[in-house]
Amino acid sequence: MPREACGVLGTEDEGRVVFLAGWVHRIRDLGGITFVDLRDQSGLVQLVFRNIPEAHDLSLEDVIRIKGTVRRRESPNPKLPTGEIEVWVEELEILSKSKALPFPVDSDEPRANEETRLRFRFLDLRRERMQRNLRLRHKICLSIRNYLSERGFIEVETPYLTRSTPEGARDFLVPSRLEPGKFYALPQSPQLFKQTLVISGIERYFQIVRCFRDEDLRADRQPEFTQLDLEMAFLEDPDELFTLIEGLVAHVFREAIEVELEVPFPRIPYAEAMLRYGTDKPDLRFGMEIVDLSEVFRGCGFRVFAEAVERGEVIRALPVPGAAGRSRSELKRLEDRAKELGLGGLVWAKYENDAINSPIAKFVGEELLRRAAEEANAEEGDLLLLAAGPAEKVAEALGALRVELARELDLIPRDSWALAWIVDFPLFKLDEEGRIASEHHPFTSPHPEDIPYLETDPLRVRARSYDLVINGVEIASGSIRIHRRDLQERILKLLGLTEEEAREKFGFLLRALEYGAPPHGGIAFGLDRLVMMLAGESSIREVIAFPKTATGACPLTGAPAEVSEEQLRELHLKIELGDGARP
RNA sequence: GGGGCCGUGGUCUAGGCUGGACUAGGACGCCGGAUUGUCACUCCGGAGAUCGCGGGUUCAAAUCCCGUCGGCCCCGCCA
Repeated sequence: MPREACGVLGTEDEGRVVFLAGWVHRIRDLGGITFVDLRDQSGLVQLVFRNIPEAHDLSLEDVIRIKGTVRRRESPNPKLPTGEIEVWVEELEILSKSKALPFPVDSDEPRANEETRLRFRFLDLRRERMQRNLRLRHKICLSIRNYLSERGFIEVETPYLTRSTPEGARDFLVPSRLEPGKFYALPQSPQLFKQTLVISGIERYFQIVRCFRDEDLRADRQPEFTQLDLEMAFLEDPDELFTLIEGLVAHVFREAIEVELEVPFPRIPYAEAMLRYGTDKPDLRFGMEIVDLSEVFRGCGFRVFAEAVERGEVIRALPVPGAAGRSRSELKRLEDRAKELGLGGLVWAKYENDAINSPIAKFVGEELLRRAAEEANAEEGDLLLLAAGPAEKVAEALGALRVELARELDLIPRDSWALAWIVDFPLFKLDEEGRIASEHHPFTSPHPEDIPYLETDPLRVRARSYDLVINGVEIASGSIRIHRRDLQERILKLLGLTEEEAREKFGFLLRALEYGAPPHGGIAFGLDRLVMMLAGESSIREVIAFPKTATGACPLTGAPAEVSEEQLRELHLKIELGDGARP
């Protein structure tokens, strides 16, 4: 007789003889009668043992198989889906014993530190919450595949052993045995391959694909992570993609967590996001919008502000609702935090009891502060935080304060979703050495109107790129690509690559662009982050079956590990440990 | 590369600031016993840690100092 799922048994099965198998989830041994909650993938059911002495020998997490009869319960358990019934066991077979557990697996909250959980990941994953997360991940992937497949997209795999490309993150390298001294690199993303596929006539490509970046880890960053990668031919207007992706995301939210999203999502130009929220990934679940008050304070009696405006710097204000009652020491703490964030200082103004209280009131007058409040939409009972300095620095610092204070004041509504497109990113930025670098990547198409400024004023050139932001988290990023070789070469030259370098690194793409490349564009989602958010988790490690620790190690397998001399010899490698490096 | 928090029986944790009755306490788990309607079963008894590791200060270190290893969070980094 085949075994059946235990978690779906109900009163309709009353009287049936069933064969069940699974793990011993809980044991309640009352002497003459023993209750065991049996767990399999489908859920739990209560087993009843009478006159079966072996039942007293069961341990948590033993794997057993039973034959029994479904009976209606004398006292049902409303907490269990199968709580109306129980199974009276007639035959018990212990398939596999379990040692005493390092931590309980019947708890939703992890009862061990993360390293222990990862070392015993096979047990940690038995916990219902982790099973739920992995199931949710599967559901999301399935709904993505169904949605895209129905719209003519096909999933194509691209190589993991590929060539190293300049720029971007550090590559993971794989030594070549057949070509001594040469290396493959694991892809940071399938960017060039997907563009090549579209040029190859795969007009609608997608892939749920692993990507590798050898950078330091974070709660939302792993060295290997998964992208939903997507590319379409004849995409010239980002709006076409936005509509498709809005449909996709709404579909995923509906299928995975039964949430109806409003479409279309707002579209916010990068410059506006930086001004109003101090970041290119604004959390729109709450207000507290930053306002530029440079003109209000131009020539005012507070010299620090007046001089900053003269220098071309900015004065900006962050309204903090209901925070006028803050104590001096709390305000001091805010100022210290502002300095940590790179500001010279922080000026506050309290709007309380129809009066204005601020250390700069005597310099600028109440009238000016009243105007500031009006512009910043600060009301009775609010606090206004004012900062002066270079636009970028002020934006970034106030943006950080905005999020921190909103959290602190509990202004972020729970179970709410705020999605938005950020558009019109600059094409270039300056790197640490002051050189021109891509903001997105070198294959991003410049905004057609701005192409004339490529050489003359590159930092002013807007890109046809876009990010999708959910609740203040960057969840997807993409662009319309360059599909003409001359423009692509121009951009690579601007980035400081010689023609020779360009041909060596990106030759295959440049060549492909010469043989009838359609206009195209696409987007890539951080799938782990998306699943994390939908699962309500705060680390992507909770939605990855076998993640790595902050040092890139895997406590389960012990990776990374040393290899044998023989392996090194075959790969023509010699290990030389420099200062500070340990074997 | 830098900053912060943490490391105590199998697991989670109290104690640490202010060193001495800490002979390191509790909970869960484990072992033995009792228990025929429990569902986080209950009750009785028991075993189990030289406090991550190394060094230092001190009459005395889980506690203070230095180093080191490991974990977590953040900055840098992540086209």
